[in-house]
Amino acid sequence: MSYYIDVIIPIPLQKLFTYGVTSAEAKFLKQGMRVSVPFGKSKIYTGLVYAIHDKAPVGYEAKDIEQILDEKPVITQVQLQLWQWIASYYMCTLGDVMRAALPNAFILESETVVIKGAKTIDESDLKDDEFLVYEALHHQSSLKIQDISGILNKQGVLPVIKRLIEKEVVFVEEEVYEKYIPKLVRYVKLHSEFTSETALHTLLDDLSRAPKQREVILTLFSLSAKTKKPIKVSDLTAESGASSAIIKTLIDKGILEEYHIQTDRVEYSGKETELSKMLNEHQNQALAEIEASFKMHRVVLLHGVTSSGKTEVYVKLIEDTLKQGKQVLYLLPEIALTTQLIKRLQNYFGEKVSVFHSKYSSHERVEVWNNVLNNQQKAQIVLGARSSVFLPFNNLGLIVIDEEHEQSFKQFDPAPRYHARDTAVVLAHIHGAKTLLGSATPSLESYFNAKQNKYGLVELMYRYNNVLMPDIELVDIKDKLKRKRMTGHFSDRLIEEMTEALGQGYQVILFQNRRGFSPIVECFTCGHAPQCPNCDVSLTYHQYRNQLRCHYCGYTTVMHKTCEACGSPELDTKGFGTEQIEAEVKQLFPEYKAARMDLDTTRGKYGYEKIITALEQQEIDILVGTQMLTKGLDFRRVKLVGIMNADTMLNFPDFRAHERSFQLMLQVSGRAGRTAERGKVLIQTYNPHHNILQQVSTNNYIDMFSEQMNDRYNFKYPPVYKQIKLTLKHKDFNRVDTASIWYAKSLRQVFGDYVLGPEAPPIARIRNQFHKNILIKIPKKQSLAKTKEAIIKINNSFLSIKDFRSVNVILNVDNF
DNA sequence: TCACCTCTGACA
DNA sequence: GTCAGAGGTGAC
Repeated sequence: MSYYIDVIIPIPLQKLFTYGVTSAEAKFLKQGMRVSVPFGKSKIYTGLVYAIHDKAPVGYEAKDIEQILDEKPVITQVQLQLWQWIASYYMCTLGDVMRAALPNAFILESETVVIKGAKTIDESDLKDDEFLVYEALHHQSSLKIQDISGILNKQGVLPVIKRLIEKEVVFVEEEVYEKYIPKLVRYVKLHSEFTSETALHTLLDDLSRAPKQREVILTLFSLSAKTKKPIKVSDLTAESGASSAIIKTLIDKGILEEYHIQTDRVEYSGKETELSKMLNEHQNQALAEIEASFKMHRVVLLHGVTSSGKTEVYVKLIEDTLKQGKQVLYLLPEIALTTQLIKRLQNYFGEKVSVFHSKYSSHERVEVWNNVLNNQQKAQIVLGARSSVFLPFNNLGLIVIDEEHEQSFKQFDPAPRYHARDTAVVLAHIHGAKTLLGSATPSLESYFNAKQNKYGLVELMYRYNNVLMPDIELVDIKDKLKRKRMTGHFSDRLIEEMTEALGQGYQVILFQNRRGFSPIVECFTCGHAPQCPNCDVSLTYHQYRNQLRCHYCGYTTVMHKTCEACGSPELDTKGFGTEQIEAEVKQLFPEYKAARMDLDTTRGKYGYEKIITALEQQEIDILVGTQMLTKGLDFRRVKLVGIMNADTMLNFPDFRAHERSFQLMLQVSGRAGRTAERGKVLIQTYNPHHNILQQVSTNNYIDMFSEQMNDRYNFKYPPVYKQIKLTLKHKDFNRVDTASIWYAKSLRQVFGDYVLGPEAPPIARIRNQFHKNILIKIPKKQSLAKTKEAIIKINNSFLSIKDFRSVNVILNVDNF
């Protein structure tokens, strides 16, 4: 009898692929193990075993697998169940999910390498580029395709290699690299030969003419006497001051013996575990309410104002879950995963906390993965960004989702376009675990779910230590402009308050949700504004590098002193970003230290931490930043927050603009006055009577909620209606145009007026691709599964039209 | 007429 | 995603 396995391949293909295995392999293999399989003409890919059976495929001959990669499954049944839910809910393939879910190091792919052949050849027979490759192989034994691309300075190098193979100058091989290499630490001990007293004395006598070596041996003794533990080579060199050459000599002589021990890269070496804080009466009440609510609901929303001490409540719940011997997942937006919060949790839970996010190297991620899979002590609590919902939990008891309203929980590109909050709720459901959502400004959909009694709702409206909510003042800049009370982008009120706060030794945060210096540079004479050659946007001026930059495709060019079109030297900048604010601050307050926090200044693994630490150490007086500022930072000395311009947020063309502005402004405001002194927030706006601004200034979430919900009902938006967005992309405008019209028409035949568009987005072209959007609104009572079925059907007929096939269609479920 | 480029579809 | 083969395009 022949055996077969169906595997998931990490490419966006709907199908599973069937390979042949021997009966012994079939017995050994289990669902969730990885195998390497030949795929396509020459490549080796990693496949994940989905099913093992004996039904021979019809219509083709199955290839055999190359190798089994795991001893036991790396993916659990529960995870596969979740993968399936994601693939069907977010309308993507299992391959897409696999690529997102597995740490990169688990997905091996073969790489073609070019190796010099045995045959020597007359160099004059080779063409220029062929010769270059031939030459390079004299210096290097093998070349990757990418290296050759680099040498020849062009993209399509395959024809060149093909010709070289024909001439038998080179041949190619497929190489598979093991991407994960465990970290080994080098240890040394004295060779067993010398452990006896007499042998040791002879040795030391022998070494009397090599004082450095003798010194090392003596140091080794004192170290092992002191610590009673194995001695690391690095400790020995540090302690004895000997060079690694001396140690190597000792090892070569057979006096010392070296050995390696595998260790984790991610290790916590902190102080003793701190006891969790006592809760105040409000927190205690909230805790009791959450626990009561968990009896009736699987999901509970904790609405707690900024500084109300939500984290302490989470800590108590986590403690409880750990006592039951269950794992905890603590989800946070990427940006909030700063050392501040990690440290706080580590103080309580010590080394039971593991951290998982994108700035971790792929090796570190594999280690966390394995620790979670094996239910290790050090992975009882996982603190992570959205991708940690994919970790192989086997005994999950609680998921905490902090800053639940954050839109960065939703992945936009590439597929799977999943929302980590919603995925986490499903994950918890599979595990029979509880989910706690926490936010000071809950998303409308979560609050709506709570109001519908789908989720439990607990409110915590008192700030810790009864600190007063900051005093929020709206400044009408239209009026200030009229009365000439503006200095640059600063109103007289803002300058007054800044002067006062700084004078008292407090810090100030200024918020402007746009980076760069100015988004538009325009010529005074001819009105020409430099545009991105690949996208339909004007280039943003970045002063510190004297560059014009496109924020959509990354295109950069130097900023010319004169207009490119007419040569006029008079250029005008319109709009403003963080850079310009920083420059103005430096002019207005030269005696204080200003810094800027945005994407440009926080690159690199520790870029972000550096600025935070500087602020904590009070090396910075004024911090200018984008929305990065809003995330869970706890600064003691910030008294004033200035929002430079509230209108750009409010006027953003999106149905969530108002909700988001409200959340953003309240979150930034929460940075002010987190201790004794009452904080102050100044919001500059052209339209101080805007409802959202009124609601922000009175911190009235309920009003905001009911007003926005009204709009959502009237205009059929989420959370009242479900929503799926289709984006069609192609480099030929006419083709997307006709394709999108066809697509929308077909959708309308099924869904009628619930289909909107096609419509060109505000930026119609990005990276030389024209975009068109179609929106489908789905009433609550309409079956989501049926809707998706219908869309897939239409999509299939779309793909069968030859002219449309090259148009890229992106399906985005819950595109908000 | 040929070298080179882009498009298209299959991949088990 | 990768790659071969098809079909189209420009240069000699």
